[in-house]
Amino acid sequence: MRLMNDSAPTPGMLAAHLAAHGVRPTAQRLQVAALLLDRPQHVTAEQVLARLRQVGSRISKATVYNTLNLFAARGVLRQLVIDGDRAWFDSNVGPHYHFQDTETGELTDLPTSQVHFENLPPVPADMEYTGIDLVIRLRRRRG
Amino acid sequence: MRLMNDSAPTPGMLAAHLAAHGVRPTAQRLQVAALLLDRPQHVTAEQVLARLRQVGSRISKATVYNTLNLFAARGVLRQLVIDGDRAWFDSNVGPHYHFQDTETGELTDLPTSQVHFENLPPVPADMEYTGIDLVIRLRRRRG
DNA sequence: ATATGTGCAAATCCTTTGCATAGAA
DNA sequence: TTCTATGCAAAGGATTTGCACATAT
Repeated sequence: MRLMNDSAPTPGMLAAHLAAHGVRPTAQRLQVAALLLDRPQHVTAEQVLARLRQVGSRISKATVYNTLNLFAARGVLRQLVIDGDRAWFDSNVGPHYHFQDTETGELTDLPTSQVHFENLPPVPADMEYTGIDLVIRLRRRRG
Repeated sequence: MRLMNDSAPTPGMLAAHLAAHGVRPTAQRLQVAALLLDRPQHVTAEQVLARLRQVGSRISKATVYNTLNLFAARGVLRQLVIDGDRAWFDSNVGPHYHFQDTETGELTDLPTSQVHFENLPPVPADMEYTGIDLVIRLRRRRG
């Protein structure tokens, strides 16, 4: 399955993608998937609601939250903790890190290939990694 | 100024420390400073309120928030974004990263000396770093 | 005096929840 | 039918705010 590579995914491709993650492809879920899975992007629940309403959807705020949380739980999206204000969802679920412009809040992907960790301490024998979150915060230079 | 090294800081040391950061040492601020600056620790506003009340303080919730935010803005504390649920404040303001036990929420410091970044992409000419936040999430191995 | 800090309650913002209706298996 | 999803409004929880009173300069 290759999404986000060529042209916009077809409804059939999206439905198959959701099904592959154990998510029933309802009309609203397909709307959210179509919005987010055609390219890597970072969105908030409010943005998803606004953009779908803008293109004629009658999806509710509760369903947006339900859907984003379900997608994140099933690996269709990745939930990010960037600031304490609101949750961000990333349609790029592959391993990568983030730059954040601290003035605008804007997020940019940072490929893992551009970071190497060395000397990482060993994890205790009874523990295991569940994720590594790296956020490099930047701002426009004062001048 | 060396806090958090030997025995508990004296009120005079704490007042000087706050003053050095441009913070007027009021009674409530000294209570918060005394609680947090004697050792490196990670706390929430609710925890600060509860612990101070427990030792007889009549500090209010609003003042706890005001104080923690002021301390973070002036560099007396560092605010952490660990989960979307609540803000964490770290009395270790030196450069370091964090482990998080995803099941208990517990945070542990990870010295920067134990991590080396390589290949970090150059920052655009008109931008500058404001911080690097690294959270390595762990959980007890299923067994 | 004048500016700053504190405490209380109310307000705010994001997110979740309860429940009735609608839709799918 | 029986289970699951949706939508609305209300509830929930963390944080901020307005304002009167207290404290410091």
